[in-house]
Amino acid sequence: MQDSDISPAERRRIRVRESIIEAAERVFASEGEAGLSIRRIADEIDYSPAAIYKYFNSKDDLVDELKETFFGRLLARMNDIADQEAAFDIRARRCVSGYVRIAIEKPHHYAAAFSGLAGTQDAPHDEARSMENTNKGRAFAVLTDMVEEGVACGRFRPGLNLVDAAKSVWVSTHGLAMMICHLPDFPGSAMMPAGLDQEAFVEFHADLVVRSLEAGAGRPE
Amino acid sequence: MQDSDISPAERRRIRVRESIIEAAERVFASEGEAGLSIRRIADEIDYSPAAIYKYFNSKDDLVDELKETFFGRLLARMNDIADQEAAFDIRARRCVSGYVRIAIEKPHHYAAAFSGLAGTQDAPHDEARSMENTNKGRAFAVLTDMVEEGVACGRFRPGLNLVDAAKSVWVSTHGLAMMICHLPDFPGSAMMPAGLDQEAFVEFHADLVVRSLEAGAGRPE
DNA sequence: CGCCGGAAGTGAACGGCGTTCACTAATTGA
DNA sequence: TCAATTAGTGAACGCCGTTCACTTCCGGCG
Repeated sequence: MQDSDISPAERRRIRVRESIIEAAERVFASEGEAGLSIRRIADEIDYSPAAIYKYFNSKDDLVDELKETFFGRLLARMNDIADQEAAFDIRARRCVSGYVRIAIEKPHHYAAAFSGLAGTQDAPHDEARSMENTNKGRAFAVLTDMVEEGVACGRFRPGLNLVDAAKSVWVSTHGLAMMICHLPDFPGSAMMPAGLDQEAFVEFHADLVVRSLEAGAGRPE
Repeated sequence: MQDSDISPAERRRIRVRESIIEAAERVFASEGEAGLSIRRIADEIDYSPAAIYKYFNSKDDLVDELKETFFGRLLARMNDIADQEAAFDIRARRCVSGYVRIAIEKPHHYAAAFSGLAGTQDAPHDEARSMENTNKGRAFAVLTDMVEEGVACGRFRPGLNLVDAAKSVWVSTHGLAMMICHLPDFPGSAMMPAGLDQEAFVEFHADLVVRSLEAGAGRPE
């Protein structure tokens, strides 16, 4: 029942492995992907750089694990919001603002998690794996469900393509998250100081995003 | 009147400088920021790596120049759209889709242009310079003007904060642009093949973004 | 014309990076 | 206890951005 079914050697191995990802996480959170190097991690845990390759095949593999953990946190947050007992509008807006808040908390993680290049299409982009087996995919599914509920309960326009609508919501939310991660470059810097202005704007944007799907008399179709 | 008021030496210098940024542009467009190295540029133009430092203080300076040129193109495109003679709704949507199209054409440029880290606040973020003196700032101003026009002509809800509304529009647009730059990671891959689905989705998203500002009976305030 | 000062251009080096590999030291199972 | 597997290492390779002493070239001036 307890973890006595694994050998002491295995337990040691797990401890070292965790110390590596902990050190990586620490450096990553404070200095971003740029400041993260194998040698730096090795320094941090008093091992040689080569030792790390006994636990990870490459730096990319290590970073991928950090990202997946991050998406796990994001998914948990999204599920929390979706499961809240509140009016649909409120939950919908919270999906946006809650998502963005994660990016505010860990900007380096968020920015890095979405910095995969578009050029190489080596991976055949396995649809099933992407949507069902990754935390990112599951987080997206929360959005899709939310849109579906909005249409079902009449708050959103009927006839909306659920997937496209969810994509659009995600894209708009992602844009704000990214913008906040890269703040210094943003024009119209009223929200620069990362204070109340920022929070107010997040709510404002969340409202607009939800609004874009709402049934309204303005343009019925 | 012609460029005879500059010495041949200066002309030579300009030619070499341009050959550097041309080579950089070439590499950058095809392989992205990751594939761009001083040594690679030097190879491309048959100079030594050290020579480049006679023309640029650092790689960052060089890349910044590429980015500013890119923002120049983006600004030109935005101005073109804003100056078109078409119904407001159409121009508004085209602002979004036209912006995104630039990211589709030069994804590496677009992604790199917005990859500044948020951590260091060494620059005091000079508001005036950011908004008036950079192509990025001017491109943003086009959006603000568009929102202003929408409110003035009654298509958009009255009382909208122009800057915040323009920010929200930009953020939503930026999100789509970024998403397309980083395509392989996007869940719900119906738009993966970069074909018609993508274009249709861009239009769909543009419509939603504009909709979010429209006056409608749904939620009057 | 010849000379000289400054600019253009270079090769070698520095420190840092990810990664590999032959090697040693430790642990474990028989 | 001994052999075999594993953990860990130091040195190296080939990249990277950047610097610097050095040569080579060219334009202006006497």
